[in-house]
Amino acid sequence: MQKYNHKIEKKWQKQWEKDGLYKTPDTAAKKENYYTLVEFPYPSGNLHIGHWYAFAVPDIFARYKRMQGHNVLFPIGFDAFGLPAENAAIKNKVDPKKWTYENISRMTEQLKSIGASFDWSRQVITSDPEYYKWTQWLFLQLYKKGLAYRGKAVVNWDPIDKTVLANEQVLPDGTAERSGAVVEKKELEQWFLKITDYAERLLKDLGELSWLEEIKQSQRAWIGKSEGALIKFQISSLKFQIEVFTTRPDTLFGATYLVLAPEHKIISDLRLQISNWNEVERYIKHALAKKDIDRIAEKGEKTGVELKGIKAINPANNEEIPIWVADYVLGGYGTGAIMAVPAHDERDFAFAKKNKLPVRTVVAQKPVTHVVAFLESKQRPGTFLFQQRDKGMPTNPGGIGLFGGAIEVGETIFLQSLARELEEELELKLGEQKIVSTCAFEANESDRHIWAAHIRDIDESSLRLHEGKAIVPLTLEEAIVHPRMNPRVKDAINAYLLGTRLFIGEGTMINSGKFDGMESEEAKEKITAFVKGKKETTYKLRDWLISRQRYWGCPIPIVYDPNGKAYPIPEEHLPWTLPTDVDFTPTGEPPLASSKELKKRTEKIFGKGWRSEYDTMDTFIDSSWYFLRYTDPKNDKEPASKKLLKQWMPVKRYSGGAEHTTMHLLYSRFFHKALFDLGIVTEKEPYLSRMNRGIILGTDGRKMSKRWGNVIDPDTQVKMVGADSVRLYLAFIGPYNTVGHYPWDTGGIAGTRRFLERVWKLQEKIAKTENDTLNPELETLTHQTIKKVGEDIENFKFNTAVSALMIFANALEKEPVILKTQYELLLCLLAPFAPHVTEELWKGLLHTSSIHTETWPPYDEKKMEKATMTIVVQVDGKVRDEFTISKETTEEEIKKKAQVLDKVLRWVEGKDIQKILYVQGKLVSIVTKRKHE
RNA sequence: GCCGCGGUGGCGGAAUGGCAGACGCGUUGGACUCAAAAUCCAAUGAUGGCGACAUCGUGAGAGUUCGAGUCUCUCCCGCGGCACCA
Repeated sequence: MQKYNHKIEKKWQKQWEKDGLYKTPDTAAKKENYYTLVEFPYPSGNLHIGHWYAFAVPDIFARYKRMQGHNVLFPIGFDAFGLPAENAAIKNKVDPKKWTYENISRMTEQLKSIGASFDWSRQVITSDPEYYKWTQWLFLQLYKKGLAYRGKAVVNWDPIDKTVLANEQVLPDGTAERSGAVVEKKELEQWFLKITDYAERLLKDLGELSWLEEIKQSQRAWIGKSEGALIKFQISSLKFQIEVFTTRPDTLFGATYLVLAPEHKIISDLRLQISNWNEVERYIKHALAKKDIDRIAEKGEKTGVELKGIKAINPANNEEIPIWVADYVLGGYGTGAIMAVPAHDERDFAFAKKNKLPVRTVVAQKPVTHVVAFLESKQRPGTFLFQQRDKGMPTNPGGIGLFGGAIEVGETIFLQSLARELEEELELKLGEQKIVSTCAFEANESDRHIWAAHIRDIDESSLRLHEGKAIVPLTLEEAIVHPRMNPRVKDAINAYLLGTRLFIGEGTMINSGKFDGMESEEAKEKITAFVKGKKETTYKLRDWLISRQRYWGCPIPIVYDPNGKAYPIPEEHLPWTLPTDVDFTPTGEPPLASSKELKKRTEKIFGKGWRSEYDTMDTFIDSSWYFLRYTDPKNDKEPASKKLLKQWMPVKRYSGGAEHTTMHLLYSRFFHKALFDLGIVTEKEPYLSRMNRGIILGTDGRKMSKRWGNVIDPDTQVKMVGADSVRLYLAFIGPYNTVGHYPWDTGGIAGTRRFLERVWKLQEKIAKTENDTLNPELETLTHQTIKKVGEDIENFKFNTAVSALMIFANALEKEPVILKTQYELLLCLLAPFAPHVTEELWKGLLHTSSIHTETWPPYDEKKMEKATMTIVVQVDGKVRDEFTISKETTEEEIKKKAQVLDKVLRWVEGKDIQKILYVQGKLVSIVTKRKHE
């Protein structure tokens, strides 16, 4: 037998390509179509190990689905437009197109070495005119539907390079990456897509998707729906009104001041009435000059200035309240003005505290009152017990500790009197026991364990221990200065003592006139109506700015007449090609403006004085529909035919990086929904399920980077151990369905190589004669393995699938002889992971067809089970022994048997058995009566 | 500051509330060898014990439970995201 040599991989890759093994037909007889997608790569130049992780591991899933009898679409392409090509063009004076397509051809070669089952004939490259023609066409459909519009937007402007910068090109200190200039803001007229029109549907339809909850959560947060009310505040003695948006109209009676964003237009209108105008103007100037960076740096420091000389009137109680301007209120959200309710909003609270503004509580928390009494122990004088009352605290079975009974108190009850009540009650119940001290505090329900938690390791002089519990007599005043007291309890006590505090939740209305006693949820609507406010829903989501002042992107198919009016370019002129005669030297104009060809072309078609749009599209548009094109990549009549879309869409499983959780996924969902409304696609949602993968780190546990010199080059690895070993290693490194960070381990990859060598050697053990006897234990394991490997692949838990294969192979190794069918089964299960070596071995067994056309072996649930079961015996929760017994044994017999085991007898001796629990087929738990104390 | 995720041996990780550490790496010992590599066999959470065995052990502290890595609460630490979103 020859030794395993991974040089066979090239041979099989060529053979598969020759046979068209992975060509995906639009339909296949008796096979259901199944579409699984991986985010397509940007052609950065070199395939790195992250690409392998992204493509080779989902390939296992695609191959598995194929063996299960599906007609699997597992396509690949390139997201080829983008900034790096343009940067290379500026830096090295190369043509972005040349740079991009050379990278594509190099990466294609490298991608083929993965041994992935891509159908290359369906490849999609977004910078091909055949592709971007349809990107433009789709844009025009959205435009005609009124979903694209022109508006003003601010960009990062580099005054030295005279160019627009991406956020990525702006360093954290606010200077430009390349030129070092201080980045400025510049307002430009740009194109937007109305994603906000779809906010509600994007939110609602998440419910139907089987995505991980955390991914859905991120999308929800990004959409950021909030329901509230618009309420108008009159400015006293003037005709002006300030409208605010609030999600808590129920707290209106607690609004003790208004805050305007520095951008708010009304401020300059009120200039003459503001007595400290100079100060205000200075503040606004300073605030508006602030960059995002400064705002982040000023974490928690909330600055602001009062507008002196004017007051607003709270429409709920007609109180005059001050008006402030502060940059913690944003101009671009809501109405740019808020009513500040410091008692019920964290930011308002912090601001009010700093500026000594009044705080008025209008929503009362349903308090849980803790009342603690300290008693001297009867049995052991000198030690203390504490009695505590609060909600839901059960009676302590261990004696005198805690006793239960919920006390719900309204905000008017005096805690001290409650404490006295408890004292009296305790005296009745406990007779002679002396109460040493009592204290009470309010806290919310979740604080109820703090008391017990915080007192464990206090200075011994201040406590005594009793039955493992420590007791600290504290008055409220002592409690708030106690070093070990939980800060939240401290706050609660503090707030109680001061009579003011912050409370964010829902509760009962107080200090709110006729609304007192109402639930805050109900009061939201009632108070809004009372002050004639308007119910309003807002979203954080903003419209999608798609204009880019760059060259290497899809041209926006728009022309302007001599008056600057915009017109869509008629379909027959698509693709509206990217000109090649452009100057990349920054001039302050977008690169396309420098093209003579584009100018000529535009004027020839539309007339003198007409000009083309010079901006190109955000590449997120290219990637918002590429998956549709895979279904029908050669179509020159439409983006993709509805027939083929119907056959393939929606994508059943989409895997990609966590960095695309919000933007890409949300944008493409929006795009797809808009196309659905236009009747271009057939499904409401593009992706049924989504998995985010983790990241491969360097051997030192840091992110791979040239800077650290810890970059693992996949080509070198493949040369050393072969693609199969690399694939298997990446599958084995950790679960693929969570965002983990996995350091590369050179020993680990040697391990997977070793495993494949052992599988290779196993062929020597195949029985030469037709001898059908099989170790029965091996049969059980066989069926377990088939089940386990299949289910794990289905759930993207490739690591445990590999582990199961190793266990199976280890078991085969222990046998002196194995059946050919056994070995073939192992090869089939391993085939999706290591396609080359399994094919070599399969063909070595004289099969004529490829192993990759085999069907996934079935398993028999009955054959998975053993005839016996192992029962673990616990005594008081600790495992003491185990025994193996026939499956037929009754519960009665098992319990009996468990009690007479030697080791069990040893632990039960001298104790009374209180009860015996039996968990079917697993364990017996014997609970003894605890010694009475 | 807010939101999300996580914390298990020397390392990557495994574990429907039921024997914590599967599988792999590493390490140690042994076999083979003149020797080394490769390969094979064995051991490998910590502590105590010659040993059978015992105790402790999943970031910390509490709670629920016959039983908690897993469920609840508080705290600490790490990672990721962010638009101070009213």
